[in-house]
Amino acid sequence: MARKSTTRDRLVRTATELFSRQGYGQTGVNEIMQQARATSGSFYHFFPAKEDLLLAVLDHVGETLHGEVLGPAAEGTEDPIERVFAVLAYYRRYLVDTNFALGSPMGNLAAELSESHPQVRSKVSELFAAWTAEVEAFLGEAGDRLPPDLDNTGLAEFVLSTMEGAVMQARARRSLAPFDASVAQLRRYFDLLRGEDVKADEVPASLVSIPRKAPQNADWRSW
Amino acid sequence: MARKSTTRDRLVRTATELFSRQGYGQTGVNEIMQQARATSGSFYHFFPAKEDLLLAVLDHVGETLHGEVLGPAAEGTEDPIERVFAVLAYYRRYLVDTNFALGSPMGNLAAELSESHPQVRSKVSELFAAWTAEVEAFLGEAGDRLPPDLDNTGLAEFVLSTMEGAVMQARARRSLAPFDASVAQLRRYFDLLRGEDVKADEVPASLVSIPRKAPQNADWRSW
DNA sequence: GTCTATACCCTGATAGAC
DNA sequence: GTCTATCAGGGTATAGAC
Repeated sequence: MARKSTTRDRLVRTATELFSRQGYGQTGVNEIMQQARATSGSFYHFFPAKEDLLLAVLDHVGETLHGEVLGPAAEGTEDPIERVFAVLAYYRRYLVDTNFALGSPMGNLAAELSESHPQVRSKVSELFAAWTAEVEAFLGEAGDRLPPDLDNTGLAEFVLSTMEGAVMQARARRSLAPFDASVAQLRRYFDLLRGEDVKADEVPASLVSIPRKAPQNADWRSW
Repeated sequence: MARKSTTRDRLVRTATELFSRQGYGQTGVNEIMQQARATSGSFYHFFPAKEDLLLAVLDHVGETLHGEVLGPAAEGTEDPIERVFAVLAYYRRYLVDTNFALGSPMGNLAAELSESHPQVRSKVSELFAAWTAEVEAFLGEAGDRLPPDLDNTGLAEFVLSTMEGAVMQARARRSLAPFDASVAQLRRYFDLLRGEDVKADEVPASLVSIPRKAPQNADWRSW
């Protein structure tokens, strides 16, 4: 496999960011070229049309998903259940690092293009399936720490719903509060599934609830 | 308050649908006018620019939210906790009725325009706040059936995350499975919070898990 | 309030030299 | 592979009669 052109890469990365920030339809080819320091000649040398760049972006997102999100979560965290929360922590950091300017690449493109671009819908569908499959694997590794009747596929889809919805709320509200609250509730659900929920009168209140306004650099492990 | 023009209304309703289907940037003024059977003269009589129609759409969504979603859920369902699931059932029906072609109006516009249109972000933020406030009120009415240490605001935000993420997945996958799975998990969470979870060996398996492929017209009360 | 006709700009895309 | 120059078309928005 030949080494990838740097210009092509810059175009794909730039487009990924711009699409996540302001959507596909609102992002002009000119804007992409400018920010990627490429000219029209280069652009159309690599991509016959804007839509082809879009498909390349989706491929790039797919690679990033495993390479930078799910893979590192698996390798960096031993406990399989904690891996789920490490994945969520990635998106939390993403929100903070981008100052809420970017949404989930999968989610944004899914919302905008699912109906009008069948190929995009299909690829996003696969991305969602890959995401949930990896999370489902984490859940499987948890073995008997979770109830035997639990639908691991469904729980993984629930985790994805939580993530996408939480990122969306955080972005619109420009606050981590709804994100942290969503993850805290999901944490409590996992605790209850494992029969390990703490009751309010057994421990200090400070340990059972997440403060409504967590500092932006708060350690996510407080979840 | 003067009676609203029918043409203006048609424009707003049509735009709401088109924006939810294919996004704001991908929807042309021409397309809106055609589908609403209005001409350029009418359009610009009511709205100085496309963006003003967008703001009107957001207002309309806000009215619909209470008038057609949260209000009916409150009036049509006695049990406050069931009201939460009645709200989710509304979105399920919405997905089915539109054959997955439309996403959540709030969510779609939030994802696409949060960064580029501050006014839109602000309005969507208020819509999210109104949505969660009403759901939070349902939770408050549940009284001591939920744990006293529970963060009702956070749980309401969690429910919204679930809804938005589940709608997004269902649309991209063109399947109710991820939506139903998400709601089933949320249901189980509520059951556990109330200390009423059923164990797999106490009841027939058919009652504790949702079939992966529920028929599209399945009664949502099976949740 | 609604109609037709039209201005005008910006967009995606092309051509052809280097 | 990259550059500059340029096009054709669709997009938003306007003018002015009715």
